[in-house]
Amino acid sequence: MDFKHQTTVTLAEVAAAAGVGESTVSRVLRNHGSFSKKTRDRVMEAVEQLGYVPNRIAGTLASAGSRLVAFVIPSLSNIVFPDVLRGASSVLEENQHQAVFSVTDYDPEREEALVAAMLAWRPTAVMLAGFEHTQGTLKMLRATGCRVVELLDLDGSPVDLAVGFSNAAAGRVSAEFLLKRGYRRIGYVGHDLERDTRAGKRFGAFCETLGSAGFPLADREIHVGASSVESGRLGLERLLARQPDLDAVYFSNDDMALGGYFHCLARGISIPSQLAIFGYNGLDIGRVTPQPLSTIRTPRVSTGRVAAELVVANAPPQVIDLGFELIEGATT
Amino acid sequence: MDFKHQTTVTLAEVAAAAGVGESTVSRVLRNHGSFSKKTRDRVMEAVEQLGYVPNRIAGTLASAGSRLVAFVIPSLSNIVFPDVLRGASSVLEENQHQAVFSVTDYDPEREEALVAAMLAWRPTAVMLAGFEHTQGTLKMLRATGCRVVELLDLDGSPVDLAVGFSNAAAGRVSAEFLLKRGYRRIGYVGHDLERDTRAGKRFGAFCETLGSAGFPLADREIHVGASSVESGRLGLERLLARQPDLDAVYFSNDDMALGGYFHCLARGISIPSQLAIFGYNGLDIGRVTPQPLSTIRTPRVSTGRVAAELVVANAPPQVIDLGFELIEGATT
DNA sequence: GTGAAAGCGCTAACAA
DNA sequence: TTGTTAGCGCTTTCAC
Repeated sequence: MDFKHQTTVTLAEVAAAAGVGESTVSRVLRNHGSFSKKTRDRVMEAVEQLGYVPNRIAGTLASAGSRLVAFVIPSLSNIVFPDVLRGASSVLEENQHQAVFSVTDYDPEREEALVAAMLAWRPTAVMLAGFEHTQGTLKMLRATGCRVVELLDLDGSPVDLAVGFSNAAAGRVSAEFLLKRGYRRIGYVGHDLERDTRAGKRFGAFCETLGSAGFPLADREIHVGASSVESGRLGLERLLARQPDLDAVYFSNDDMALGGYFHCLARGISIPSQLAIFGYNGLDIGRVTPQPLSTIRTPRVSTGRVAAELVVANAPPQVIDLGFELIEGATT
Repeated sequence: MDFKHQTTVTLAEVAAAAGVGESTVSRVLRNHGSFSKKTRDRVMEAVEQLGYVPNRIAGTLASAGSRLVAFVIPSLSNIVFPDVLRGASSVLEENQHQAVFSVTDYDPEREEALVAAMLAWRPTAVMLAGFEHTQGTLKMLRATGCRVVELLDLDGSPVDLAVGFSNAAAGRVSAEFLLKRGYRRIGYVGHDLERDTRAGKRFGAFCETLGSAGFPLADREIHVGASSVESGRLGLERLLARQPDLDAVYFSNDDMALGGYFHCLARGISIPSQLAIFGYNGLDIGRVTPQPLSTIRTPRVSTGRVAAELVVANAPPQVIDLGFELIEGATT
C-alpha cells in the first residue's frame, strides 16, 4: 500500500518537453559531448519545470561505474569506524560518490554475507577492516571487478589496496615505552581478542616485547564483549584484586583506559605513582582529563580519507602506512 | 586503467550453464514462484560454479524497489548519529536493505545537494535529522515517491514519518529539575546553536522555563563549532571567570558536560556542592565517571531501529515519540 | 550539434 | 513447472 504519489519523471519526458532527443538531454545533464547554449537552456528549463531527478540506477546499468563505495565494518560503537567513515565520506561526496555501509559485529561469517550483498550493487570499491576474512570472502573479493581496500591494519597480505598502520608495531612501541619508563609489573585489561583481531595483534606484540625484555606480562583481565569505559573500569578493579602490586596497566584502547582511570580516581589510587595507565587510539577526551592519558594516536580519519582518495583516483594496488604517534600524557 | 579483471557473469550465462531459461534462474534465486527441486539444484550448481553475483542495479531497474535506505545526517563526530545508524543498520540488514549515507556538516544547503544525490538512487526511504530543511529540500521530499523519516525531533511538522522525542521538552525538564533542586544562579555552556537546531530548541525551552520561574539564565558561553569535551572544559572555564558564583551549569550535551566535569576535577571545584553539572544524551561514559553525570538519556539507537522498522513495514505516516529519561546522577 | 536505436542485466507478465 | 519476451530509464555508438 502506497502512501505517496509516485512521481516518475523520466529523461524521455524531459526530452519531449524540451523538444529535443533523449541523448541530447543526457549530454546536457552530464555536461558531456556538445550541444548549443540554446539547447542547454531549453533542457534545463524542462528539468526545472518537471522536477526531474535523474535515475542513477538506470544510468549505472547503462554505463557501468556505480560510484557507490561499500563499507563493511565491524562496529559503529567503536569510535574508530565512525571516524574512518567520516574521513572517507567527505572525499567521496566531493567526488560524487556515495557511501554504503553495513556492520558485521566482528563476525567473519556475517562479513561474508554482507560483502556478497554489497557486491550485488557493483560498487566502485569495497572497504573492509583488516586482513582476517573467511575463504569465501577472499574468493569473492578476488573475483570481483571492484577495488578492495583493507583498512587499519598492515600486518597481513592485502587483496588489493591497504591503508593503515601496524598494530603489532603499536603494541611493541607501547611495551617499549612502559619498560623504558621503568615499569616492571605490567598487566593488561582488554576486550574480546578473538573478534577484534587488531587488538589481538597489539596485545600479542606487547606481550612478546615484555617477555623478550625479561619482564613478562604479570596478568591480564579480558572482558568478553565489546570494549567500553565501564568494562575498562570493572576490568581494572578485578585485575587489581588479583594483583595489587602492579605498577602499570596496558588497556586495549582509550575507552577501556578511561574506565581504568576513573576507577583510580574513585578509589584514590594515585596516577602514575601507584599505577600507570596506557591506552590506545588517542581520543580527544584523553587530552582533556585532569591528567592527559598516555596513549597511541592512530590516524583514523586520515585512513578513511586516504582510502577514499585512492579509490576515487583508481590508484594501482599498494600498501599505505600512515603510522601512529605515541602521546606521552601524565598517566605514565 | 584497470588493475583487476572484470568478471561479469550474468544471469543469462547461469541460465545457459544450467540449461534452463533466464526467468527460471531468477525465480530460483529470489525463491519466488515455482520450480522443481531438481531445477533448483541445477541452477544453484551453475551459480556456484560460475561464482555468479546477482546485479541489484539491474534487478532494481527491472522491478522497482531498490531496498536502499538513504541517511543524510549532520555529523559522524557527534555520537548521536553513529548510534542512530547502528540502530537502523541491524534492522535493515535483517531485512535485506542497505544503508547509504552522507554527511551535511549541519549545512542546510549541503543537505539539499546531498538529498538530491540520494534521490537519484531511488531509495526506499530518506532519513534526515529534524525538521529544519531548505525549501528546496522540502519540495524534493514532498515530490519524491520514497518514504521520508525525520529523526530525533518532534517539535515541528513532519513531511511523512517522524521518530524521536521533543528537544524542547528535554530542555524544560532539565530546567525544572535544576530549579527543584534549589539551584538559582544557572549558566549554560553550549556549542553552535544555529547549526544544531535541536540543541537550540533545548536551550530555548530551558531559558524560558528558568525565566518563568523568576530565575533567568545568569550567563552563557557558546563555543562556535562542534561540541567536544575540550570546548566544554574551556567553555566552563570562561563562564566561571565571568560568573564565579554560579551554582549550576547546563551543558548542550554530555561531551560538553564531561569537559566541564574535568575542569572541576582539575581545579578542585567540588561537585555538586560548589557547582552542579547537568548534561544531555546519557552517554555510557557518564555512568562510569567517579561521580555519575546527571543528564537526560535519549533513545538514539531505538530512534534508528524504529525508523528502520517503519520503513521496512511501509507503515502509514505517523509521529512516534520515544521519550527520554532524566538520570539523576551525582553531579547535581 | 543532434537524434535514432541498440543495449546494460534483470524482472514480470504471459504463454506453453 | 518452465521459457519467451517486453520493458525498466539511461548511456552510447553511429549517422546525419
